[in-house]
Amino acid sequence: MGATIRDVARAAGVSPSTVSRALAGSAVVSPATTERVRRAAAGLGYEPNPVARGLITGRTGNLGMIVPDLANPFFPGVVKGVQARAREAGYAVFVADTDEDPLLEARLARRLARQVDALVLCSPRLSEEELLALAGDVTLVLLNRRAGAVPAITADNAGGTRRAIAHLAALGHRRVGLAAGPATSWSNAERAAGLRAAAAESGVDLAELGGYAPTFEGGVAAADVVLAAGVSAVVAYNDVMALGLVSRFAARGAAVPGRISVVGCDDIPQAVMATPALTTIAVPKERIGRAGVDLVLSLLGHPGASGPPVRELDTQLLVRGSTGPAAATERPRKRAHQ
Amino acid sequence: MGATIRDVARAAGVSPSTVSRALAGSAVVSPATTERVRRAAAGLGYEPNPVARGLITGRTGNLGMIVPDLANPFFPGVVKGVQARAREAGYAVFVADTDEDPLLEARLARRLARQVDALVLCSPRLSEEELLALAGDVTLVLLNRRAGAVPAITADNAGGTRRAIAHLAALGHRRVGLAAGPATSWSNAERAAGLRAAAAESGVDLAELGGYAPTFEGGVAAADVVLAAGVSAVVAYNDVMALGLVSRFAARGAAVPGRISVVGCDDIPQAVMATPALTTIAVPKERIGRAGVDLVLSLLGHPGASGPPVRELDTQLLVRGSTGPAAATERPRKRAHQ
DNA sequence: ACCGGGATCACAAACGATTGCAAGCCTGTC
DNA sequence: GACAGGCTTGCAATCGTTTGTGATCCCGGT
Repeated sequence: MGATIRDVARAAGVSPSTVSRALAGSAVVSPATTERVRRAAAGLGYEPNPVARGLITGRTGNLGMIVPDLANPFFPGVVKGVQARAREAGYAVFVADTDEDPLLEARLARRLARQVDALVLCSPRLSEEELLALAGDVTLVLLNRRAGAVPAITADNAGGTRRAIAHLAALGHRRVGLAAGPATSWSNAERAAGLRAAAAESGVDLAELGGYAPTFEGGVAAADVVLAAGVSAVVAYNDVMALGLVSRFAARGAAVPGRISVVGCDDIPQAVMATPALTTIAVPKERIGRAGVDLVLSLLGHPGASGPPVRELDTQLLVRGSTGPAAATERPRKRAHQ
Repeated sequence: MGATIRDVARAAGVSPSTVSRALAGSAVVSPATTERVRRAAAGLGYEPNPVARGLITGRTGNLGMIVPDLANPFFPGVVKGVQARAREAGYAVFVADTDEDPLLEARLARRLARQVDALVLCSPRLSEEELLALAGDVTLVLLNRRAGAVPAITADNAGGTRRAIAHLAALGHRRVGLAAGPATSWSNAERAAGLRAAAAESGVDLAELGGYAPTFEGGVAAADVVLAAGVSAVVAYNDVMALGLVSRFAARGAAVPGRISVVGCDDIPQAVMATPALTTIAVPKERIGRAGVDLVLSLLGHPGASGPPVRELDTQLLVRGSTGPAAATERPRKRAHQ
């Protein structure tokens, strides 16, 4: 189909090697020849075949990215950050979705590994051992996950949850629930731990409920359990679940934030669109993506790109309409343990 | 890093070509040798390098998919359909997002073209000429778009809009607005045309407003213009815009559906989560994706896969809470033209 | 004993690019 | 006028795999 380097060479009256050098901008080829080659290449619409080039150079110029679920609005945010930064650096990004399936994640990772220069795994559901094994075979960067010494970008979940608890405590909440996400999620464990620590510090009673699917339906499913747990506020594993909680609360006639306050996590676009707007622990999605690519670049030995192998980005508590003062009549009915 | 075919050949005491044939299951190599090669390959953890193989066979075993905006909840639905069907057929899918930029779309398409066996373009923003040119260079399937004889899967926009208008007319609406999407969008043109035709048939007055960005903000921006257009109902280019409309209507004190009815398009997950739940023209997102891959497979000459080069899938009107009877006091104030 | 022929396998040429090395030309200086 | 040396350019090997073609071996038939 497309023109090959030989066609260009013939058209320009030079050898293929000269074409290669001219197009690569090598200084050893004369300006006149370079121009002639450029013109010939443009005339034929020639573009170097990336797979042929990749075969000899060992680099493909593209990055692989794997996410658990593109339908979860959190991930497109990260993807966009990755794509934007990668584009700036001349890399193309191949995204794959695993439907939250660890097995599929492993297969996709191995499949992608040979076709990309590096792999960016966002919130991987894989076990730590598998992650470490994978890191041995391919340049790997983790997003929202730590595993041994594998380069990673994470968000300050501990700080975020601490601020959320402080916010709720200041509003008079003495007992708050946690609608936890999937057990295989590292972020979930992090957030739960942060919440536990912060609650203990602030003298707040924490009821851990879960783990639910990190979806709207998961939030809906959690809502009734939350209402029965005798809490005046609930922190959801993520915004999508929080939205599910709010929806079910409305159906049950439990006013938000009158009867119960809701705090989400991530700050997805829908959080501010909802009514009431969702108070949430904002995670810098795009920045995580960009930082991940920066890390990849430094790992790949790019000039001008370097930094620590693991970075933690700040989170932010965005106080919006879904949190308010604890109802005066509210008092714990029973203690829930897990 | 990984073992090459030569390593396996040496280990098995045969030539590389025999290894290739043995692993491919060719009948010309003896069962004994095949077994020996198999064992050697397994021992070395050998896996054929896909890029080297791709160089000579011309097939890579992966599909490229390009979407305008992954953050628009419509697209992940289609992506999931594509990935699911592709996976069944043994193909991997590389997804790229163009941020609604036609220029970027063209560049990404050309970049991907050489690394995949076929390209699936979802709602491409490219001009028809560029699309046709691209179709000449690579196996191409269009989703939500027609361009000449390029194989394509679309939804029955005309039928959907007709049902929407019939629904609104039955509710007593005599004048409805259209909050149009981007002018570069083929679906937008299709839906506008369908709406025009259906409105004319039903004796409904149509006010075409637009084109807005197909985003929540676009819907918000359209809302005030819609309210000023003297309509009792509005059909939005898509659900995301419809959500923006509803949000701004609420802020302006215009009750939905009391003062104004809203119809969306696509049936994204958020449509049913919103309050009121969104009446919408449901587009079968996953099915479009799957059908697109089926088309690719038949184009690639896969056995057992074939069908017409263009297919139109059914749409469905989902009546939910955002549409209701026209207010009795409502009457046109002025006619808007475009 | 010789030969035809099927069954196996090895050799080598691709695929399209990059890159070390050698060869060519030109110019300047002795 | 010859030679040294710098600047350009071409040759050929290479990346890891597939695949057409030819070589080898062995067996049975005549």
